[in-house]
Amino acid sequence: MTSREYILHPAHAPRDLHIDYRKELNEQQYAAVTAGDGPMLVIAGAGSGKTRTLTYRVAWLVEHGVEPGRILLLTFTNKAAREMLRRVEGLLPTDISSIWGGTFHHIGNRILRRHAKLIGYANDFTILDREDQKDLLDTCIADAKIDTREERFPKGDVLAEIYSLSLNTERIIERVLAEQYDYFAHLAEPINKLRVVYEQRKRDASVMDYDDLLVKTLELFRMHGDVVQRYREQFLHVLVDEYQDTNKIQADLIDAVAMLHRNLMVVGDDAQSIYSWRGADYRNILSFPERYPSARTFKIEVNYRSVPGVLALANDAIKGNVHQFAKTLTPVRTGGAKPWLVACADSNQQAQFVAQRMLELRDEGVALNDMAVLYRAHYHAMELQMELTKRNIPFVITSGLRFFEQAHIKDVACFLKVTTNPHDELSFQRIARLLSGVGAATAGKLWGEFHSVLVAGGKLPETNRAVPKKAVNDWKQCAATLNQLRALKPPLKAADMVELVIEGWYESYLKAKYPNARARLEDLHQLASFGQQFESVEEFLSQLALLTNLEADDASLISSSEQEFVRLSTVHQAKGQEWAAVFVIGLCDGMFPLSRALDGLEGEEEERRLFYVAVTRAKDELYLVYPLFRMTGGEAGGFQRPSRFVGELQKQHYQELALRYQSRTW
DNA sequence: AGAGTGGGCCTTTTT
DNA sequence: GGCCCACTCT
Repeated sequence: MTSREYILHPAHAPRDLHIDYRKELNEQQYAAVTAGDGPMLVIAGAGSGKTRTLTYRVAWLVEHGVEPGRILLLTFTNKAAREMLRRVEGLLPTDISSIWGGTFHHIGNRILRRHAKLIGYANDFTILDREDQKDLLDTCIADAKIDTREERFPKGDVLAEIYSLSLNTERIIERVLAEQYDYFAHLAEPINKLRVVYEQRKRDASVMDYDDLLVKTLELFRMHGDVVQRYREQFLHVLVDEYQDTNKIQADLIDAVAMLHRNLMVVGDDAQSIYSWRGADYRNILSFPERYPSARTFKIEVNYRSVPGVLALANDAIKGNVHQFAKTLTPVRTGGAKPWLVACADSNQQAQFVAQRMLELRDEGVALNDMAVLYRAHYHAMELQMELTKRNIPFVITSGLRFFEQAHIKDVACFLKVTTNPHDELSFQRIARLLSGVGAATAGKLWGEFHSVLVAGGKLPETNRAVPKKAVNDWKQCAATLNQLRALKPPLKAADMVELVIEGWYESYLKAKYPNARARLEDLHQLASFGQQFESVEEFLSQLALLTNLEADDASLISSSEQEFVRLSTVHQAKGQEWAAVFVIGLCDGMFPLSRALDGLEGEEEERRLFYVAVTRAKDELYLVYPLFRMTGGEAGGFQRPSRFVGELQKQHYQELALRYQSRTW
């Protein structure tokens, strides 16, 4: 162990520790947690206590005199950040709220709020979510007078994807098109031109999209040596979670900020890298030892989660991959059964089997909450959903249902955005389009009519010739609300503003538009109370944009019932989770691996990693289920072959059950 | 210019 | 089963 920390902070001797690290960690975890300075790569296998290692490392640093404010902890999701900080808090009596912990985007946002002026942005910029970005790009396409009929031109959402990939992987558009969108390769020139237009539009409206939060931070760092130097000095220790999912720009940001002290600990599992399709590059983790030649590598391979049978199958499943750090998970647990491989006649029988087995498991004492069904794509679970409904088995689907992305939440947020950022054309137009008889064209006209008034801080007229007849009444109330908001004296309180919007015109709009207006209104009141914890409206709005994926069970906003549910989830969304009993369904070739995902050399390896993630979610029981015949799916229907990943498994690792000829007699 | 209606299609998703 | 797109009517 080096002693550099002690030289920096001589007041702290490692004597009065609150945590008995030796006792609470296993040998491998202990080595990583208590390692000294310098770059470190921690390869943490599934279920090996990765989060534990990271949280104890943070605690260890703090206990050894590192000021919390000098620690930077980067994660991919808000959930992971919150979880980790909460756990560190529980370990120590120290106040650790000054730790810089959060997602890459959060940290970028935090830095840019301070220095945006240096790169030609106001500090009160607003953040576009994916939908806003798509809308703005659609507007750009329309304004550029591109004939989208003559020739197929990518829509806003596709363009967003292309630009995003280009930025996040630091490849030029031409290369992204060639490698991933070859059918648009001939459109490189207009796509590049449009990107410039889009950039300018964002600047004019003083808005940033998600990618900007990373790109502009890096740009700031590259252009302003004094700024980056300040953060380099500040962050004595940088820790990164899920490093296998970083993309190029994130890796660059990490490198930029960790360059001075070089106390960089990256934690991840290359075998669980499943996001390459959105720019993640697992080579970041594979090449870490070369990029940081002095880096030490720690492997954590003791698995606490699964019974040996499940683990043996998992180890076998990933063997087919060439590009990986070799590792073998060793079980702590004993006993348990071998996984089952279940052949069903078709998807209906597959659904019946899963439902039936779930009921049996419940009778055996397994809680519904401790069971999950995993699949490659949501539509693979259609029959299952019907079957569960038929049998009254309660289930929840982990899906894109996101609280803050619902229309009514975003509508109300736009009122606040326009108030704090009068340049925000997009938010203004969204409000305008809520008025009956106003579509994209009229909304643009109204912006032209009113934006100078907004920017000048004047009062919006309640009547104007540009307002169509149908919208006259709506506009009157809407403008009144906006004027009221704009007349508020600082300090602005987000909660009050939200209530004001509801009281104004929005409530009547909601009631007319949605059958479930009552529930949505309830959401809005909860949004208001959520806003109370924020000091400023800007901060509140940033959180809204960045917290899109608030999980139902940790959102205080969403009323949670005590009822138990079986969980249905894609494998992607199951990452990091565990259940006593796991069913992986649709395991036939073409569905899993999904044939569409197989183009490209690396496609199959990523699908195999996905399979590995799926099987390593199981604690006690694992069922690999596949239909032999598929009715749905057009030309992909018909007789199916079992997944190649199943075929690769040694038979000794599973027991077989064939249901095909004996329907309903298991 | 908007709103309403029927046909084809469907990977995965965080910020 | 549901969403998006294109087409048609007002």
